[in-house]
Amino acid sequence: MITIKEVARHAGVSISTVSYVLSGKRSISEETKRRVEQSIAALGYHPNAGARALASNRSRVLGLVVPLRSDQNVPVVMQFVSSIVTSARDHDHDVLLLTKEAGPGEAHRVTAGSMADAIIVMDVESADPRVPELRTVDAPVVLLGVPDDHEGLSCVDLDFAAAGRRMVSHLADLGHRSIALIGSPPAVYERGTSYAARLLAGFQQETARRNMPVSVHSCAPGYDSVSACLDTVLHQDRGITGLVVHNEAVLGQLLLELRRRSLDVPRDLSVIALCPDDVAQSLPVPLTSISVPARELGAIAVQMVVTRITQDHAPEVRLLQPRLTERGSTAAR
Amino acid sequence: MITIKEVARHAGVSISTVSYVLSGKRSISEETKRRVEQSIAALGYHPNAGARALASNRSRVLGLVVPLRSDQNVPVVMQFVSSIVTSARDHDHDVLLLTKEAGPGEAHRVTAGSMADAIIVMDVESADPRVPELRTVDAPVVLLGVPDDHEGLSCVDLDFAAAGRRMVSHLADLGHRSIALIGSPPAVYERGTSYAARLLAGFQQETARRNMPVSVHSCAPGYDSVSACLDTVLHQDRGITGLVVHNEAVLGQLLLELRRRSLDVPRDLSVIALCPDDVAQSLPVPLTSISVPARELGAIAVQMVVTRITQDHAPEVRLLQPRLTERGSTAAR
DNA sequence: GCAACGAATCGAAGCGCTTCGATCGTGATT
DNA sequence: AATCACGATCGAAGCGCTTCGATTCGTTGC
Repeated sequence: MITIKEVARHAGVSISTVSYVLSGKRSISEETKRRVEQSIAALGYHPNAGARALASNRSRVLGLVVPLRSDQNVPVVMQFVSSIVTSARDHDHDVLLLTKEAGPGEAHRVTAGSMADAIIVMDVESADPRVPELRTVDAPVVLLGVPDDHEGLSCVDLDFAAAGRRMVSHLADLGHRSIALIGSPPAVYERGTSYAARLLAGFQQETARRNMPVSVHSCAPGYDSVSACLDTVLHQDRGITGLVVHNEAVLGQLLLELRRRSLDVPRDLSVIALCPDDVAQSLPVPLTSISVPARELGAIAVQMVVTRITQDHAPEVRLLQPRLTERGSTAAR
Repeated sequence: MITIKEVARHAGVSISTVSYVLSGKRSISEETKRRVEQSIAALGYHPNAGARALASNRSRVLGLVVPLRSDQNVPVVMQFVSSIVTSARDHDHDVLLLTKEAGPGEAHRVTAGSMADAIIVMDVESADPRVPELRTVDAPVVLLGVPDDHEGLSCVDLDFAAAGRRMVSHLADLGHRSIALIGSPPAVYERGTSYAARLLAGFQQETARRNMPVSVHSCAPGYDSVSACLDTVLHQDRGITGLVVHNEAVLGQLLLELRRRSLDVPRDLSVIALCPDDVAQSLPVPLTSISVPARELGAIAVQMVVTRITQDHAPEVRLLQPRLTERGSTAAR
């Protein structure tokens, strides 16, 4: 193993000088810096992470709590993870994988043992049982998702309420007067997933403000359940001309089912969804949608948490404003 | 921060005694052990990972190279990751996330810097460009997937050739004489994904052995492409009575399309697939299938790599034998 | 009764790094 | 000419742990 000592000898300087070249915390002459860097390259030196962590009291590692249940939303989870790892590397940090299943205490274990300098928690729910414990973690914590009681914790998320309002406005501005929300599967609401509830709230708020009749439906995935749900929507409320869909898993089946009923999108029915852009694009009918900006959210979470490792910062909730992309699945009426 | 020193004082013993209680590397009297353990619990002591790594020259971390492109197979990737993290924890290790995209050199960086003691690489392809570099990594490496040239490297995978043969036998034993393989999207073959090629080889080998006519089709995902593919299969080769499908993404659409054409499974056509069990179960027609045993593969990979951290072991290729589960989508003819 | 032994424990020497003075020129300021 | 400030560098003191002798003491064997 090549150590800093050998680099120092090779470059003809002291150990501390090499360290300062690496960290840039003191000024070093150009000449010396060059020599040291050459030695580092020549010897193929990699600083020992353990020694560095021990001496500096910083591991340069972020703990990431990932939901590893095989959920509907796996691709989105992946996007988050990917963006977090990339951003972390940009900030010169690595990412340690913690599973939600492994239970709480994990966040505590890795921070208390200085394996990680901070924690990012994905997929946080309204009444997330992990929240109380996370408050006691003695390291910066950032949540992806906003629990009901987020006192003292930093959170990042899409503004789902705004997204709900925005989708209603979009349809209303096109002249639709009667619209329905096809929401997430019942299980999602029961789990108390905060984003589902917040979107619903935004949806109801905006429809109320505009005096529009509403109908809201929870829809489980599966070929038959979608069809049944559509029956209810279309028969229970005649005159529905617009569909707001917050349920990725069901989009494909929904569109096929509409086609089967000879209902044209957007001629007979306008459809707008909240889903990842690539999903919206690759459906049989490309959908006008609001996307979950996973990459941005991940990058922000990393940036927030890394900032808080070195500097004190008040807890903060950041809600990204929704962005709507038109793809022709909604039309004026 | 609570250190071993404080635990030692609290328990009235020396630092080394505490260390030996923790590691069990020397005998300690029951009485002392108990006192130390009580002190650890009372103080909430967590050993400092950096110090431990520095002194013992082992980080107790596994580097995991994950493909983070948003692929078809994301749920399977998740299953692997989940099982690897769980198994790693069972072996008292943590998992550091490395992305395939971040390029090679990452495996080298983390092992050279003693951030990780070993590397597991997921989603290895036939002519994987990372393989040569991985050979030079000075730490145990285990690949999930078998590259063409795996000289000197340990690999774990499903025996896809056996799976191909097995699916053919299953249909043949039921009396089917003319069957077709609906394979992965062209992109997968072009990428040289080794498992696709190996399954195809097994399929061809067994059909040849049994003198069965074969027809092989690559099928891209997408509602129209599936339909077109089915046209080719059913018209080009009349008399096809069995379908072997190695293409998760397409299964749902395929079954719907068959239903649309009033072809009953298994009455008119037997279908057998290679896909995760939960997919096979939740399709409109539950499919007889061979599953990718992600959990087992992950656990084996971890076990292999952890073993090799402390002991020398020759490189080894382990191929798991396929297991077939009947779900009634194949029938005698 | 004494050497020999093993179990239980301790002290101290690192592991490779960061960081805090301290030192030494050199040029600018008085 | 004496002083000061500053840039560049070095030496040494840890960071918290593991591990290798060394030490102590109660047993055992002869």
